[in-house]
Amino acid sequence: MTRNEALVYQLLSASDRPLSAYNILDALRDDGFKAPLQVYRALTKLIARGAVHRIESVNGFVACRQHDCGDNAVSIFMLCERCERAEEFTDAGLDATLDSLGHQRGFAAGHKVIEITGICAACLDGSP
Amino acid sequence: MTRNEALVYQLLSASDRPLSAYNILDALRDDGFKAPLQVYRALTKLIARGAVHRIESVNGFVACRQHDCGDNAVSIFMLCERCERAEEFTDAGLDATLDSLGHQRGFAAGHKVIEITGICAACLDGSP
DNA sequence: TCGGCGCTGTTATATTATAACATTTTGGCA
DNA sequence: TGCCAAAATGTTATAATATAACAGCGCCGA
Repeated sequence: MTRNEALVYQLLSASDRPLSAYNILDALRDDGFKAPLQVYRALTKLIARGAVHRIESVNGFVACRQHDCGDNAVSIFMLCERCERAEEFTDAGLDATLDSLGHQRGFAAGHKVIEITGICAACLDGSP
Repeated sequence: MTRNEALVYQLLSASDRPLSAYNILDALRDDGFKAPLQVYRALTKLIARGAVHRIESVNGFVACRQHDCGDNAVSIFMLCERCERAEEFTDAGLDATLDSLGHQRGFAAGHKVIEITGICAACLDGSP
């Protein structure tokens, strides 16, 4: 892992919510980051390796919390609208279901995006 | 449905693939569209009504092909990387599964995004 | 040594989306 | 009909997200 990738990865790992590329850029200015490409290039490689996931719904990025994401089923994200935290988990059955739905239609499934927005348990608890 | 909404909706209905907001703007210049907001405002209302869906993976928009999307389960999109067409369908079981996964974690699910990229049947057939 | 390849830096620009405010249209209702 | 209020529209400007293009650096193997 190169220096830039390590910096981006550490930052995402330390964050409890998705960060945008420009959030990352701002956070890493003290480490010498000056241009968006430095962030995007690191993200591209980290994502290819499965160390980071892109959250399409919020144009943000999170460090993978699964141990061996590449070998596992699709990642499912629950995104809290209130606290903005993202919770990642996998479900092999769901992954298989999607593959099957695709197969029924002759569709060769590649990357899958599953994102659910709503209110997380902690925010439901604390709400009036 | 207002004039602008109708124009956007007709355009999307006539397209066999997702269009970006700026694709739509360009296509509707002859109809008097001049600024992105005209497109985004129409899209916002059409989406709220369930007549149009946003495809997060490609920052694009499609007309809903289901008859009564609002009453139905989550929409699942299969996006062909080769021909760029989007196929929409629903699966009540999958919707229930996601609600259940959320419920297990105390998460109140709202909007769900399910998008699968890959190669569609037509493109697989025609490939060498 | 040197030659290539991957990583980096930098500037510029493309793409996607919204803010702010003025104006016009629409639809209910006295 | 005439008027108001709400909704819709138009317009300019700008914010947020993402990529192109090209130059330079550094490491490592032949």
